[in-house]
Amino acid sequence: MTKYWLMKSEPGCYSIDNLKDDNETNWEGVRNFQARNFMRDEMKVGDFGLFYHSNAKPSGVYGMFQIVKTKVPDFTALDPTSQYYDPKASQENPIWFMVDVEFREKFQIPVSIEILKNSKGLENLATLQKGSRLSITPVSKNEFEVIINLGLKK
DNA sequence: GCCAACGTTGGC
DNA sequence: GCCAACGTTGGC
Repeated sequence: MTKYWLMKSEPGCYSIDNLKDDNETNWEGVRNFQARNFMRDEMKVGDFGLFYHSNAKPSGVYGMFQIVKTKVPDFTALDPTSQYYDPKASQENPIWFMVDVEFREKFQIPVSIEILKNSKGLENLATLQKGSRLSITPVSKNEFEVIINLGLKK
């Protein structure tokens, strides 16, 4: 059963253009247990992800990717020079996991948070709910299709 | 840069 | 195991 996800990144940190250039990347640096659990326990190869830029102008969905590898230990947690270093992590117990994602689409015009808020069918989108800060959230198939249609609209 | 909302930490 | 203090996120 294919699932759908919305995954946030600050474009100054890693953007849709970086992914387009790299084609494939590790989604490293997630240090929130709920988000980790989604990646570790629920994501499957072939799932679709919406690439959301936060703290952006404008914030919103900028493109789409697919999950190509799951349950990858996040090596940045073991690297003392990394901003994502976690002294509690070890080879035996990595604590943090990531997935590998592969570029699919960059939207000509981003689907901004403004558009998301005003689109029928997205009233319950997790990332629009008050106080929602989670960097990885599930998206329903219908929500995914609404956003893709907005993004790929000519 | 502000600040509301949330997650995490650590003393007890 | 409670909860106050602190740190972070992210829209505005």
